[in-house]
Amino acid sequence: MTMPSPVAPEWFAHQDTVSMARGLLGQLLVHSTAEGWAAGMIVETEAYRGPLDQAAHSFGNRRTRRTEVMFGPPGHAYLYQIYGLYVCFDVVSGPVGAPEAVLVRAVAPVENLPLMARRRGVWAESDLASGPGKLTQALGITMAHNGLPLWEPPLYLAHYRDPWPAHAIAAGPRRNIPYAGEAQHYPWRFWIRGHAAVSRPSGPAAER
DNA sequence: TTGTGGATCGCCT
DNA sequence: GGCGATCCACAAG
Repeated sequence: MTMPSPVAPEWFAHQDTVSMARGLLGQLLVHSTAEGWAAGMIVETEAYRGPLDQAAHSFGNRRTRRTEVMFGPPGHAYLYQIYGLYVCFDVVSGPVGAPEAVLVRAVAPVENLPLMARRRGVWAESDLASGPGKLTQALGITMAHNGLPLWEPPLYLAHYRDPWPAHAIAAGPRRNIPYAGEAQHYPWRFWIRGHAAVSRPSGPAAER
């Protein structure tokens, strides 16, 4: 497989955050480094809607060094570190001034599985990138990528397959946001129904 | 300047 | 299912 072409910059601008969260399912996330290029198909996302969303880092338009890129134009990478150990990857959405983003929670390995396995230190395909901290590690994405545009190398999105039929996409509450009040119940987590690469937290009734 | 806690993961029982 | 790792961003003062 040769490296796929990136999406056009306009793709990010013509949809709201929830639409983008759905639209990212089935797209390829590609990262090229000196070690080679690797890619995964996005199978799970979560929408975070800034000002009105208590779960979002930018809730109430909170503008800090960390949230700054979310206030900029859509289609850029928002990266943050969590628990001092892991990095999470978001796609900035919404127009300039609207601090919204989509968290990519899981990808299915598509290209260069050996490289992904080496970075992760595990070899089971279903464990390579089935979580937000796992996929950044598998693809070699770091805090240094914060703010980069996602329509050109080294880190970009590419169309991979046609949009999924509605019945193939499931929606439900987002993971691990107990502090978010009412917002913890909003059905803004989306995933490809039954896909093996969707994250599997240990909680009860972990729906996949 | 300091204290607090997190959009997670993997190992332990 | 429970818990520790590990550190940066944030807010308080």
